[in-house]
Amino acid sequence: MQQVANTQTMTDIFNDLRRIFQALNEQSKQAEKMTGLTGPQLWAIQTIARETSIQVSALAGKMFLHPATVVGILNRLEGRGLIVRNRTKRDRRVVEIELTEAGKAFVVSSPEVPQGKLASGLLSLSATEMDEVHRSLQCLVSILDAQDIKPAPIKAVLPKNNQRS
Amino acid sequence: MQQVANTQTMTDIFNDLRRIFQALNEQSKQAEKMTGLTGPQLWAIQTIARETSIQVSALAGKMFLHPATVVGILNRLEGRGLIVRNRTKRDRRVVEIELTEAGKAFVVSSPEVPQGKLASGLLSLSATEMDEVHRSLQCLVSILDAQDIKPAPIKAVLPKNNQRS
DNA sequence: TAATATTTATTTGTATACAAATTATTTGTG
DNA sequence: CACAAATAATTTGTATACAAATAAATATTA
Repeated sequence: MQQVANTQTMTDIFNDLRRIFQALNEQSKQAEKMTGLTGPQLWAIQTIARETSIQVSALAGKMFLHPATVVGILNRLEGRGLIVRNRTKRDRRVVEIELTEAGKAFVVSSPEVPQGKLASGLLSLSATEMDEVHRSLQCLVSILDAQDIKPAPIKAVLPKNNQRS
Repeated sequence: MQQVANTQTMTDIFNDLRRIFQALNEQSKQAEKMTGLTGPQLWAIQTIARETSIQVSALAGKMFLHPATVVGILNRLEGRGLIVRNRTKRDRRVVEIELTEAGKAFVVSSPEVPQGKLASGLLSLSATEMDEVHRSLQCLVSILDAQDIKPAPIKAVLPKNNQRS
């Protein structure tokens, strides 16, 4: 009984997370319509803005993203003239990223970027409710940060991909 | 003061959500290593398995995904011979999706798919803790489901994309 | 010093994910 | 019946996101 109840709640939790994920994705699209930049792009220039200068791997770290992902985002921001890349003389492997004047102006003109529905919804909660949400998410984060469990590989029989006609 | 505290908690919440999404994404990769299918692909065949037969738009609905996204996932599953598509005679616009024998065997051979770290972590929580998590996520979902707020467009000045060299 | 290993960023390839446009079909209206 | 509107799936184009391979530079070790 207990087991069944827990399993059901767990399924609900998975679905909740999916819904939240979809919704945040939508917000990114909405942000794009309003500002011309996607959520991750805005997040990136705001993170850069707080540092005056930062290297790619450090930026990836602050954004919890893979460097390869950040490179793509930087390409688009550079294409729009909002950032510049400079290889340092000290160590020619590292690339320092800086905002251009246009980039700085952009950050100022969309201050903190209204994160949309979620932000305003959260701010309307009482401090108690907000803390409960925070605590619950922290709980999930700590579960996910926990040591790898490495369940035994199941590896069902699976035909190779034949391509579609 | 209150405002500052709330804003800080809100930032924390955003970061928590990002961490959770990254971690779930990783789990999808891990699931792929174990079963040969990605998280969304597993999710899809399991959803199909519960219905014996389902059309594309209905599947998209159940998965909270855009039909275009589901088409891509179905192409890959079809390429592996796990599903088949059939246009119905009744209405030749609709496509019915079914599992092949291989697909059914696959679903059975990885029953419910161990969702990994998050699942086992959640199951180790007390019922009370788990309910708190559930309630909090529901709170976020209902915020995000709420009527569109449509904040005034900010539309900062933004140069066109010049392409990268 | 020469060979090896490591580090930093980028490229390549694959898989989501969505909007907008398209195709084929069906339904509704004049 | 014919033409318009609506519907279902797909295609096209763009943007994440990551792993694995690569390139270039630096550090380490023999």
